[in-house]
Amino acid sequence: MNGVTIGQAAAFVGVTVKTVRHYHKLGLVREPERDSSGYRRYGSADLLRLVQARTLAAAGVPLAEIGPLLDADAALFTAALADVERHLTQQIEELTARRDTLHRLADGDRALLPDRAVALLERMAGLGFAADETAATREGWVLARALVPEGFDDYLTHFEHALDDPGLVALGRRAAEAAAWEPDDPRIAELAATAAGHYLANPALLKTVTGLQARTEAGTRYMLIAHHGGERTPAAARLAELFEAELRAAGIRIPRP
Amino acid sequence: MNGVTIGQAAAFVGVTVKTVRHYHKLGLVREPERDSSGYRRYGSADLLRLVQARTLAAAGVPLAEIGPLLDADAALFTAALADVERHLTQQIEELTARRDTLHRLADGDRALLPDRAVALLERMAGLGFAADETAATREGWVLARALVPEGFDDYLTHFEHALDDPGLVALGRRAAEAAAWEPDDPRIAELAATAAGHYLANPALLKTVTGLQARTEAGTRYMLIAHHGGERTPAAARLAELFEAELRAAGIRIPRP
DNA sequence: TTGCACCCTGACCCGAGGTCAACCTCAACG
DNA sequence: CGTTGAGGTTGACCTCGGGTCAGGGTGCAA
Repeated sequence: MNGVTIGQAAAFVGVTVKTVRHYHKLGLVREPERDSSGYRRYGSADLLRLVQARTLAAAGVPLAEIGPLLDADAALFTAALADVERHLTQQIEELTARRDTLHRLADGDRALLPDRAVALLERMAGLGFAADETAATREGWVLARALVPEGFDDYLTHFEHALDDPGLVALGRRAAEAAAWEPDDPRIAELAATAAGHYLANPALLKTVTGLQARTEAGTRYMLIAHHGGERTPAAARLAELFEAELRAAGIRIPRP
Repeated sequence: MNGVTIGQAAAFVGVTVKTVRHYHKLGLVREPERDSSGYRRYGSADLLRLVQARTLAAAGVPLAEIGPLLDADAALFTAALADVERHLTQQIEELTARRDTLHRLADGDRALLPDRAVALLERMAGLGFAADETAATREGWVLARALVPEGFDDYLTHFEHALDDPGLVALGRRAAEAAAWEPDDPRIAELAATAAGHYLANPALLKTVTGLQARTEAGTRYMLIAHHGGERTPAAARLAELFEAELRAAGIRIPRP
């Protein structure tokens, strides 16, 4: 009749009855003697073992390792404790990092793109590009980074230079407007020619087009990035098509859909 | 032919292919279109969704909640984010606390008893009690705390006062010696009478006997605590029996085994 | 003696994936 | 042109740390 019941033992160490029985089944904690009615009776040594096991389990040690650990000699045990502690510290850091990521997720989709890219998008918005245009650009970048992560930084650098060119910025804004035109508007061909001329006159600029391409074996990937939005207007599609045709005519290698 | 394969998508968000498919099965992320060969093809919108889902999942949000959460409107979403963040912070605190308790594990006493109780045991040792006596006391305390946690602090307070009484301390030490006597040694009855007299003369002292008892409906619990060690010597058993009989004769209610 | 809380065993369920099998497809190489 | 290797497809079962349910036995107070 000496010893506490499983419910009291469980309450003492702060777990459920089922958990204690689970530990017995796994051999992690020895089963105590039973009383005349078959109830388990826990003595102080059993409680000690339970507390030790529970503390390790709560710290994330796999249950299968806890038994051997508690049976090991003191030197081995303290070494393992230090190990567990390092693990915990690392976990804390990870959680903290996640919390910060969530923070960023709350004020925009910064989580998807590096800060540098986000800054560029903000600069675009400041330069007069419409919100849906920068949004489309952002989506494209997300894809680009997924496909060619190793070339993305270079691409951003080229893009930064491009934003330094006021003529190009004006062209970009006009292209954004063009999306709303009729597909057969003659101004589209005109705009495509002007843009192609500007690009061809400025070889560094061409790298925003060819830079990523060089990294991908197959041109299909470029197509994906350039044409990522199937929801583009017909006018925008035609503008892109004409623009690419002009570049191709000038000897720039651009894959076809 | 536009879109990335599942492997690329998985690599981008930092999970395995299987995990992405798992998310599809749970309806957490919509399945993208298939290409002519049956491969899933992920576009930028799919990747965006995947990253969002992954970020929430990594923060510990149950997968079943993530879908609705991402479909909810912005206000609801940011509220949920704040909630998740609070949860994370709490988790970090918990982990930190666990790391601290790990330190106490190396020493069994500290794991099972509050610092105050451990200090009292050390004081007992300093007062000349034998090691096995303090060990037995410790075991009794562990059980007592498991059985009657809400009365344990009061009990410790009474015990502290008891240690301030030099006469009582001397009696305790003598009782410890008595365990080695023959069970029919006449000094045992004498000692029991002296001890009972000391207790009865000092009502506050009686609380170390009756204090815990008041908290338990059934006297059996007291018995458990007082007689927890079945391994006591016959002499010690007889001393306890006579001592209890004296108190009972004086009108103190003490349960029988 | 009737409740009620607690104990017993055993079997199945859960989340968040991992593993294995059997087969299909793509890209590159000789 | 065939082969090879990597990566895609489904489906079924495994894992860990327990939770839940079913069907029954105990202990104690009213």
